Amino acid sequence: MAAASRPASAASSLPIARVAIDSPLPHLDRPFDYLVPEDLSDHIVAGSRVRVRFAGRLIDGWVLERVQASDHDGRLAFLQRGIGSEPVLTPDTAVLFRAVADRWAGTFADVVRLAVPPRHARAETAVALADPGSDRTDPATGGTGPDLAGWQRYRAGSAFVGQLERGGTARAIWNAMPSEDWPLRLAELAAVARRAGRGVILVVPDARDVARVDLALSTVLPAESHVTLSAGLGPEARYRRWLSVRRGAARVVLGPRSAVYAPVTDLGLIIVWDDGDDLQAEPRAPYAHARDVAVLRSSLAGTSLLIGGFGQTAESAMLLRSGWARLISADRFTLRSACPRITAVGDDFEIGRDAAARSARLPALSFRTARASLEDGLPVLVQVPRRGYLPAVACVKDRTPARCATCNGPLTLASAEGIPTCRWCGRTAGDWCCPVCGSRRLRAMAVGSSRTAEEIGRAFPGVITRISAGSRVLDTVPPGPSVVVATPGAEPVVECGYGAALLLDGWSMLSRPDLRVAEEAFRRWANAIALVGPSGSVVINAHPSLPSVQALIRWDAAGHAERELADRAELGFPPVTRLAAITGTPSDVAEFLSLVELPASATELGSVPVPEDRSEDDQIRLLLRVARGDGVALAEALHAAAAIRSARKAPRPVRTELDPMNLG
DNA sequence: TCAATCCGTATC
DNA sequence: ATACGGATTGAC
Repeated sequence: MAAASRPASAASSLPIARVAIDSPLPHLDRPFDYLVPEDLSDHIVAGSRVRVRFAGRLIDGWVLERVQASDHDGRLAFLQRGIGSEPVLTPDTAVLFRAVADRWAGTFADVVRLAVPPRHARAETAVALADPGSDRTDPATGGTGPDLAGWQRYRAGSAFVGQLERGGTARAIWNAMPSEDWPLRLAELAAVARRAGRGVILVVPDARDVARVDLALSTVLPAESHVTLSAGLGPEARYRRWLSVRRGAARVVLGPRSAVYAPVTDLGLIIVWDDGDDLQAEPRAPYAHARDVAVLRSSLAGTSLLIGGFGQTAESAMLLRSGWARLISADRFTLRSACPRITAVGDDFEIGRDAAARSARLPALSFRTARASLEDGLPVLVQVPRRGYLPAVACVKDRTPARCATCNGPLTLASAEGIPTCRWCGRTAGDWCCPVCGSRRLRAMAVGSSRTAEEIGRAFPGVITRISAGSRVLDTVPPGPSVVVATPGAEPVVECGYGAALLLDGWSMLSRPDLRVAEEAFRRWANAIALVGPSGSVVINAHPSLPSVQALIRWDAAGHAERELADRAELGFPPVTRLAAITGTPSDVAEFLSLVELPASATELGSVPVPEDRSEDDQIRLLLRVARGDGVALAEALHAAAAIRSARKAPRPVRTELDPMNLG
């Protein structure tokens, strides 16, 4: 791909390339027409990366299409050169990226940056071109199919699989049963879609889940036919794998949230596992949630979609309520055979007479349950919401939270005899005294994973105790009697399941200042319970009358999510409405707001200061609400306002998020 | 009346 | 960034 030295003439056929510019400026987020030099014509196709002269400087761009004529009035410039030989956009993904940019009030370039890994020239020449006929010889498309008995245990499970087998379109929310081998179930769906000749995307929250599903895929698909895309690979491997997808060599793609954008050939099925995990929310502009992108892509491309998990989000409930998706769940009878016994004990629990149980702050039932499991030779999972030793301490007299004198961060204790240390800046505060009453003594307001492990170790002397939390997460633990203390999301998997799980400090799980607390508590509890075998027992340390606890005991994720959805409707929050959060300095936000032509249904919900630890200067966050149907108009108006500001060269862009995960 | 200069805007 | 057009200014 040599640079054109002063192009003599434009290509004789389709001489115009419509180019999207790689610029973050919203007012430049539209196509610009360039003449294609005759000698580059063969290499410049829709989807090609190109370099163009734009406003006097060279800039990267992507060719959206080749056309015969331009409607631009002025003189057209020639394309400077092509970059590499690879069309990185497909007709499918180009439409998707534009739709995502539009829906979340972002720019096309921002979405491409998330979706297309940086080019690596060596990888580009190394990856073999896929044989276009390879699909027919792919072993995945022949032979006997996977055993699908696992899906027959679910209502509507067989119907969903059958639809995939026929190459049809089906959309479902899947409430998995406890101890379900979900990686295998998802791999089976991928295999079915492959047998129907279609490509598949599987999106999971994190690297551990990628590893588990990867293993399951290997049991049902030939090795070369699936590929994992994760950021931890390094630039060359990352680009090479992505290219093997782009070129059609790999038709099943597995990865964390950005895998939802993968350029899979003849995509037929998108799977999103555990959409309630915050890792599914993209922290980079335009802040689109992987589940929502999957829904959008499924609509645009007419593919099947499965959103699965042990919990269920209000967003999924909304897809069910509108009839867009069907529920796949087990009936009461099937559930009974899969569910461990789940009991809740609230604050008024019977304190154990046993001194060991008392010192481990375990209710008598929890203690007995754990002991029974250990006696059966099975491991016990202990879920603790917080990591560390004593992650929150306060004045022993008036319970004023202990804070750092320098940065106002929360103080923690790393051991029983330790000095209070700031969680934010790491400074020690040996001379702390209560700002209200002057007392120098601290009490624990929350007990973390390592202190819990210490206490449990005392309660069960001689039993191996392991901790999985923070930066030291265990993927698996060996079967056999042991106690595993883990924070939510860090629970290790154990072959054949845990014999028991103790879910401690439920009050802490339900007292976080977050719109989604109940949904998140249910999800965290359910994910832990799912690791317990059918004959095991679970004790939740939360009041049994709480709706989330009730739903959990019934293993009724859909009912819980419906209730959440009703609450959101009452409060006027997404997904029932559409919300925008505008973040910036107070004057920037005010200026921005004055430029937005809001839809008629728009309401200002007021603004809150952004917490100091999350931004440099003083910023505020303004919330706007519109009716769900005005979501498109709102995004358009926000994009237009951002365009005006960027055209005026406003020094600091304001940040706009649609339907943000966290409101606080 | 015309050239020099300034400002805002578009950038193909 | 840079180029362009329209408006503004100032000197003849």
